[in-house]
Order: sequence, then structure tokens, then C-alpha cells
Amino acid sequence: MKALSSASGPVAFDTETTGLDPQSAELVGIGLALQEGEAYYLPVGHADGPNLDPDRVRSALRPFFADPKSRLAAQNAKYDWHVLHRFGIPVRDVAEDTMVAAYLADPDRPKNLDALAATRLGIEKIPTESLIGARGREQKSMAALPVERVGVYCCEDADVVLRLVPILEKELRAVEGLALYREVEVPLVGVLVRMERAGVKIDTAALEGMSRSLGDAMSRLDHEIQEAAGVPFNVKSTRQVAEVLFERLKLPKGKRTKDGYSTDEEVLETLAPLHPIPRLLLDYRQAQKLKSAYVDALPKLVHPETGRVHATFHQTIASTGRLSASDPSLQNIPIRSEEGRAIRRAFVAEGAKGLLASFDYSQIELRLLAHFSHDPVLSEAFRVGGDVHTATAARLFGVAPDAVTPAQRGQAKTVNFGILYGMGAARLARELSLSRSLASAFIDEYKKTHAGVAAYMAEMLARARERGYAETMLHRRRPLPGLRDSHEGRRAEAERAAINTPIQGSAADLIKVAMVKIDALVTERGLRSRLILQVHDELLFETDEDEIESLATLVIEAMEHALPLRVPLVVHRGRGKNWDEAHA
DNA sequence: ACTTTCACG
DNA sequence: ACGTACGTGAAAGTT
Repeated sequence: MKALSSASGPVAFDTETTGLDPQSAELVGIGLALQEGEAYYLPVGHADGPNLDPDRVRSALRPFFADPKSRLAAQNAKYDWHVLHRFGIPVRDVAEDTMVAAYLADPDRPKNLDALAATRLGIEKIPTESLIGARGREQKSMAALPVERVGVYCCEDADVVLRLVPILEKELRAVEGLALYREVEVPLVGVLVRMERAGVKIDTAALEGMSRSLGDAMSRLDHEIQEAAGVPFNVKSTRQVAEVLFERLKLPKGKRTKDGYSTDEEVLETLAPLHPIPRLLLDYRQAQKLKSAYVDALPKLVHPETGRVHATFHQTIASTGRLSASDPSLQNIPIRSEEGRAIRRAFVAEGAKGLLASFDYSQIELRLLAHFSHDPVLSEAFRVGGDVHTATAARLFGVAPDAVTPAQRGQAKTVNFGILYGMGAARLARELSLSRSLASAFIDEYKKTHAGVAAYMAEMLARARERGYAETMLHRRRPLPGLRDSHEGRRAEAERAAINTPIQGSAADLIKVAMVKIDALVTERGLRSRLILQVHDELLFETDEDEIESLATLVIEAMEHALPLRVPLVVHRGRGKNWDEAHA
């Protein structure tokens, strides 16, 4: 182990474990690669041994993993970081993550280690399946295999990682992505580890109550629907629902799906005035969604040891640079409907003194649009500080802001969002229930009153076409080969992505910078408060009465000044015993 | 494994 | 006449 501390270059590490979830999987062995072609395997958890004494492994490795001068490298370091931490080897920080690097080189290309080995090194790695079989119920555990076989496999992984580091670094330099990688994405790995480890407390008793009442509502609605239909059918089956609505009841068919007719919310909403069943179906679907996706799902994810829910945040999934979350998907917890907000109230702070504090960016994407486009109208709206949708409506309808009606504001809001997504007249017409030509006139009027925005979008598209990729504030790139596709539909799709990605992706850049800064400041000041969730434009902290004000000062400052913009960034804050209360 | 639907920003 | 608004994750039915 002497060699470890004297290693000057990066040291790649890899863990083999008993499962896929790093918060419950147990360590089987550790692989370390100090130079190419040379790697070591430390077995600690093989059922039949021989294993090294875990305590000796801990004492031998702790100094190295705790040393800020160590340059640790791994594929998806977040996973190994969790496992080692739980094993008793705290990780100070990592310097390289090949999965993150590959994601920045091209977010849409495969970035699992086998793929990276094949595309960057021309190496065909030992297939994982050859050791533990295909994933599924019959998959074996690494712990059940001989040390020799797992060791070779693990060493190969570590070796491949070590070889990939300089290659990916070169790729990142070539795409101007090195600063984003080193200053934002790699530091973020540790932030995400700490968020995942913290988890969030759930009021399971409240959810159990909701489960019963939702279940009752569902059986009642199911009964009413079957009664009204006059034939028994599975209300959960879209195919059978379509048959009942469009063949038996002869209701007007709307949009098509791949095979058959759609029964989605929009269709059911238009059919609701014609027959009682569509409304009942809508109610049934809402109850079913809330019950299965949240109320019944969340308690199953409570960790037996911590009593909290520890989601996984994915740093290399979203093409735009956003984070995603799974198990559970914490970024789509209901808020829009009152029924759904009850679920948010089950996300609570720990202990009697505990508080949740939420901070969210106000209109971050439209502010970024104002920043990028220099559009005077949009920029002025943000500098003045009023409601942006009202300001847009005032321009669009040629009235004073105080004269804007709620309906006009709603239409302007739809237009504003539509602009961010590259919406066409057809969709706007549908959204606003206008004729297509009127919708088209709307868009023309917007482009006239917001000439800077129109010019910016045209410029953005032209640049993306020329370069073949869209780019964010921090030079995050998203290659868009679809821009040159001969298929018109796919080309149009890529064009909309070219318009939206710089906005959505720059918003992701901003909040990631803020997260890294906040994490460092919270540690530096020795605060107890913990960042527990990120929902694209919102950060949720668990804190307490004594600390919340100093936390808020620090967080708001970091978020509002994460990166300099030509328009002010505004953060709203809220606090409470649960997430619904805390949401600003 | 794929499709449809729907929860969120 | 194109039903062409961006990005996700999960459950359930269907194949």
C-alpha cells in the first residue's frame, strides 16, 4: 500500500458489491489501478474466501481515500463512494469520473464502461453476464464467485478507467468542456453523494391513510364506470376503454395512437360534456396515479436503517444537462392539484425542531432567454420586476399592464412557454382553443413585439445547424445529428431541441454551480443544514429554527449570483414542517 | 420490451 | 395536412 501514497498520477478504483443499490449493497472487493496494465484486487466479502481482514483493508486504504492530494478516478464514482463510505472508508473527493466525462463529451452516446472501452480503447471487456448471468431473478451475486474470477474482472474495470482518463480529458478539451467538468460536474458528484445519503423523511402513516381513501374512491369509480358502460371491462386498459368509448358508446374519436384511438386526458376532457364516463375515468386515473406512483410506492422505498427515502440522482441521463432522479422520481412529486399536494405534505422534516426550507428560481428560463436575446421588452420586464406573463400580455394585446385580464395573462403564459419549446401554430391553436390562423397571428405578433427573441432563436438555430450541436452558457454541448436528417419530422424535432437546449441546459448549469458553492459554504461554516433535494429550479434543505436564517442568506446569495446575467436572478424562499408548506 | 398515460420543471 | 412544444421516471397493459 506504500505505492498508493506515492502515486503521482490518477489512481482508478472500482468496487464489486452484492447488488445494484449502493445504499444497501455490501462490499465484495476493491480494485485499484495505479498504472496501465497493473491492477490489484482486495477481496473482503467473498462467501468462500479467501478474504483480507476488513479492518486491515480499512486502515490501509483510509489515509489514501481521505487525502485531498489523491487523484481518484472511477466510472460512476458516486456508486463506489457510497459503498466505500458504508464499509468504513470515507472518500474525501474524486478527481475523475469517466462516466461524467463521457456524458459531457456527448450526453446522448452510450457511456457504460463496456461501451467506453469499446469505442475509446477498442477493448472488449469481460462481459458482466459471464460472471453473474443475465440481469433478472436468476442473477448471481459477486460474493458467491471465486476471488480469482471477480478479481480479474474488477482489475480490468479499474485498468480501463485509468486508460480512459487521458483520452476523455483530451476529448473534453477539444469540446471546451474541461472547465465545466473540473469546476462543476466532478465537484457535483460529492454533493450528490451527500444528498443521496441524507435522504428525506416521509410521513408513512399519513400515506397509509391516503392509500385507503384512494383505494375506496377507485373501487367506487370503477363500479360507476362499469355500471354506466353496461359491460364489464378493465378500466385500467386503454384498449378496452377505447373500445367502450368509441365503439360501444359511439363517442367521437379524437387523436390516434400507434394502433387505435387515444383516451388520454385531453381526449377525455373534450368528451366529458357528452357522457358521464369520461369524467369518471379522469377521476379514476388521477386516483390510480396518485395511489400507485406515490402513496403506495414511497413507503416501500423507506430505508430500513435510516427510516428515510434515499433517491438516486442521475448526473448523466438528461440530454440537456439537467439532473434526473429515480427510486423514487422525486422530481415529479405532485403539486398542481390539491389531491396531489397532500402527498407533498407527507415529505417532512425530522424531529420536533426540524424545518424544511425551499428556494426556487423565479422564471429562470425566461430570464435566460432575456439574457441571451438582449430583447429589450423581455429584459425590461425582469428589470422592473413585475409579473412577466402580464408584461407579455400587455405587449401582445397592446394594453396597459393593469388592463390585462386573467385570460389574457394565461394566453401570454402559454405563448411564453411555447416560445421556449419552439412551438408551432398548430399546437398553440390547440392549447388556446383558437383557430389555427389566429394562433399564427399570435405568434407573428409576439415576434413583432419581441424582435430580439425572434432574432435570437433564428441565430441559435443557424449556429446549431452550422456546428452540429447546441451549447449552453458553460459550453455544455449537445450534438444534434438530427439537424441534418433527411427525415423532415426528425429534423424538426432536432430544431426544437436546438432552441430549447441552450435555455434548459444553461438553467441546469446555473443551479449546479449554486449547488457546488452552497455545499462548500455549508461545510466551511459548519452548518447542520443539509441539501436534500433538487428539482430543476428548486433546492430543498432540511434545517432548523436556529440555523434557517443564516442558511437562507447563504443560499439566496449563491443562487442569485451563481453566474452573472444581464437581468437579475430572483430566488423565492419558503419554510415549513413539510414540503408543501415550505414551497414558496 | 414496448406502448400509453401522466406526475413534475 | 403533417396533432410538430422541451426535458424526465414510473406504473400498468399488451406483446
